[in-house]
Amino acid sequence: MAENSTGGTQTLTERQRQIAAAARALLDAEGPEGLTMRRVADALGIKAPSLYKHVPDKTALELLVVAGGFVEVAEALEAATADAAEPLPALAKAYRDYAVAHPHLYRLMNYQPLRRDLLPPGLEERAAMPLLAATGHDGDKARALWAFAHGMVSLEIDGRFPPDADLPAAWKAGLATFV
Amino acid sequence: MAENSTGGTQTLTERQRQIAAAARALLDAEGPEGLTMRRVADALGIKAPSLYKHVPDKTALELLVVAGGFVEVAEALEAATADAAEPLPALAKAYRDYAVAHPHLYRLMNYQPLRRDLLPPGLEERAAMPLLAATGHDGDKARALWAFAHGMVSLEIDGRFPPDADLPAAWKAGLATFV
DNA sequence: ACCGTGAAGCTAACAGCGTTAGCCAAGCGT
DNA sequence: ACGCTTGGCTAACGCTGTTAGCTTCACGGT
Repeated sequence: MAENSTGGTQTLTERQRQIAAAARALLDAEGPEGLTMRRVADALGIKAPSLYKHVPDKTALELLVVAGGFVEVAEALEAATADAAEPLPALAKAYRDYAVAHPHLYRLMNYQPLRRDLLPPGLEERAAMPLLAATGHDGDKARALWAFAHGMVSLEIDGRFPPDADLPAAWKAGLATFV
Repeated sequence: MAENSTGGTQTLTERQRQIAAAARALLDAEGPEGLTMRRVADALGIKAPSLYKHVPDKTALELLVVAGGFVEVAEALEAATADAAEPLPALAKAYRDYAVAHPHLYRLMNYQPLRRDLLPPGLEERAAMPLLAATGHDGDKARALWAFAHGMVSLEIDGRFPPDADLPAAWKAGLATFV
């Protein structure tokens, strides 16, 4: 079978896909506390040490989930902006919708340094394309837009805004610079 | 002695201050992996179970550190904007300087939902004052500015921007909307 | 001066986590 | 038929946060 790698240029084995799916389901349902090796193994009907025949360690397992998330985000942003008359608000909405629907995955993907060495190349670049397109391919504006969107969704999913905060108005205020 | 609380309206005991300082030093020096109950106790010359006479659990211990960080951030933002001809860029620089100098603390403070029930009241409000002042007390703009700054520093300290990214230009592009 | 109480330390232990070592069975290729 | 590879297993390890119960010391009250 394929070398015991995860997410590199090699394709995943069927078991690795099953592991990623089980891990993803636990993360979505229960957050990081639910994502343990024993829980993932239970979901697959095997014991935790058996996972190590398919992934080198827990970090690699998490990165299987992260890689899937990057693909999903890129697809969501691409779909949102494909035919949009105003791609910027459509992109912002799609970005927020994804994070709000998958807060635990969003945190796993975006709240730590990224092990690029253990992820397929091109994931970040693909996810960045819609932001570049929405800002007229201005790299500085695209990065600023990314930072703003990341900040808005992080603070929202972490419940950091006051309860009475008018988020649509804050989004509008912040996006004004990018129109 | 004071009730066995942490960070509530009661003042901290001397031992709790020592625990917070030891925890903070370990976090700054070694990141979250260095911040264990055994390591904190070692730094104080006692055993880990002894800590539970002073803090109810590890979360409470971490919140001692978080509370201290909020005070420091507020002080840094206040100092930066007190006499500034242009408070907005001064505020942004102070915010970034703090996060870049204390990335592990910044993550502990800002990368998760906040246990407000276990923190002294007013910490967030005080830290928000300079942002309100810098945006002409426009709540929507202040929140958007906060999101942008949080996004910029998070992506920077997590090494998420491409290595060749012009961060000053991205800061400038993003702040344009708030001038 | 003595006694009781409270505080703060200790040891031993527990439960759960990620991970390793070594064994076994099944399937496949020669 | 045999050897090798794969993928499961059990037992165990080390580390983590935390609890239970014991001991010692200091302080206050009588």
